Amino acid sequence: MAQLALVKPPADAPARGECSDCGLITWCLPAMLDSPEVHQLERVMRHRRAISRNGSLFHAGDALGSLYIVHSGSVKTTIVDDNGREQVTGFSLPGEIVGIEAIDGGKYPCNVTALEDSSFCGIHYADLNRLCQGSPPLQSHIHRVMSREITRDYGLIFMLGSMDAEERMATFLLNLVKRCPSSADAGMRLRLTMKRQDIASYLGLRVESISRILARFSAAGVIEVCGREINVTNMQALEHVLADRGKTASSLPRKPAISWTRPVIF
Amino acid sequence: MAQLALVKPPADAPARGECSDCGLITWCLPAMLDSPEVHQLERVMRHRRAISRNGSLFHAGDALGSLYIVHSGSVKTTIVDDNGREQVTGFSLPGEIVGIEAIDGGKYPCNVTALEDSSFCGIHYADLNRLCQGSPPLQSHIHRVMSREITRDYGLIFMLGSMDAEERMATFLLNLVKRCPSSADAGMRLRLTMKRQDIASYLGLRVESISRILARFSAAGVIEVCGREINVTNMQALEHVLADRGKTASSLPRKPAISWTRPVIF
DNA sequence: CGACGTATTGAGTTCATTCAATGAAAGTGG
DNA sequence: CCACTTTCATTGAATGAACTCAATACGTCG
Repeated sequence: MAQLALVKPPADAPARGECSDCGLITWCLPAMLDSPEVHQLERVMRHRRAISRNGSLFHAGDALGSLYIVHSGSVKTTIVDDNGREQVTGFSLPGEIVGIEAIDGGKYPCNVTALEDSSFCGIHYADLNRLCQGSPPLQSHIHRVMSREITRDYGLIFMLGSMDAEERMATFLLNLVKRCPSSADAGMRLRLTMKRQDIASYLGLRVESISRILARFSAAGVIEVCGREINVTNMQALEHVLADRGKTASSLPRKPAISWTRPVIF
Repeated sequence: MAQLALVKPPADAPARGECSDCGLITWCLPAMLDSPEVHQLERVMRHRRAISRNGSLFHAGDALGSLYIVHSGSVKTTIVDDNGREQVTGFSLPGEIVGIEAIDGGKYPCNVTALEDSSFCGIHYADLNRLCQGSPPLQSHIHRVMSREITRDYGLIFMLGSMDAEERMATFLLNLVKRCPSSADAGMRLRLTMKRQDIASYLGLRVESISRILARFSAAGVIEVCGREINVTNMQALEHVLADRGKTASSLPRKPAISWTRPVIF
């Protein structure tokens, strides 16, 4: 589970399915390149899965089999309560792990659904656990991956507990840009793979609010919106949405699209 | 980090500070009783810390030294953003671990503050890591502890993202009762160690809302409130606050304390 | 006791929601 | 390929849940 979904996979499918051929290796195993563990992992991490759009990698309640690394595409993670209410807890991109929440309890506590046609590297948890025994660096890596997920969750908790709607959207977009490989491209152009409803759920808001806030940002010249394509034209203004709130009240104009066609400072 | 704070520590301080003498051992090391690892842990987990009320176990940004298990008392975990806004992310009770969020990055990302005079068992992360090498069950245990924290966070995310104020409070109280050792006692009496402001932050609400909701619940005969003492007199009504919302709108009366002096069904 | 931090309560406001209607886009099947 | 249906997205007007501001009570500790 990683922070936010987006755009192009950083690399194409590996030639033979070997980890060492895969462009994602720096993500999956950053600390262990060239180490023998990588080759051991390759043996164990043999199985690949492809899931088409709206398909499910696993459902909440399924027995924990494998942890998965997103190889291409993107997914959303959702949890459902007893009453059937659903909540998106995150979006995952190539190189990021899903399934680690299942280690305690032996069951996946969440659903993982493909937002587009996607593929995954699977590794049986039991195998991974065994591999960890002999490999301190691999074990540390696992610890760090899990710990990073906890840290990520804290960020989300902070957002949901302390931020208003515009701040949440700004956070979402900024995170998106930061994680987007193509953010180096001129223009910070994003192609969202999830629908508005998913964003709404993730941000703890309603679909209508998402539309309204995007429209407001757009009117203020901070972004350009065209369906699921979003072009961030003024990063600093987005950052200021966050920075200003802690103290000041002010914000982007709510009803009228007056003023603010360009931010004052920049 | 565990779910909710509360009341009596399950057991008193161990005689000599040995893990095997500690009443919390079934919490800390459930799968490993009688195993040699426990004795190894005792050697490593030598250091104890006592923190008085409002004192800090560690601050956000401090270098990761030790993971801590709450031995007695209770703490809150908070995160602070760049603007200084603070958010309570959880309350931890005896037997529960704090600090695991720090493994990735090597710095504690959060503050841990004692809600009352408290004591802790500390274990150096480096030592723990080394110990894990030789001990598959211990390693699995660590994985599970971290994974459990992730699952807990998901619950909080769900609450903040999908529930209204009354539901959040009901969730909070129910969780409290469930985790409270004295819940076996007649009456489900809770003695909260945190202040209203902490609850408010944790639930993503304002202090005033906390007061109002408690008053509402109290007027409805669901709980009795006396400062930080709360007596849950009708568990099922609390559960229904959660169950009913998914579909139906209705709730406890907002302004007037009319009707509902006893719940209809029970 | 007075003084400070904490908790409750009331009145008015606001932000996000609900409800409803329209538009755009994407599947489906003849 | 085009009508058809369905899903998804936007926008407006009205409602409401939680907020802000402010005043009062409670409690604890000098």
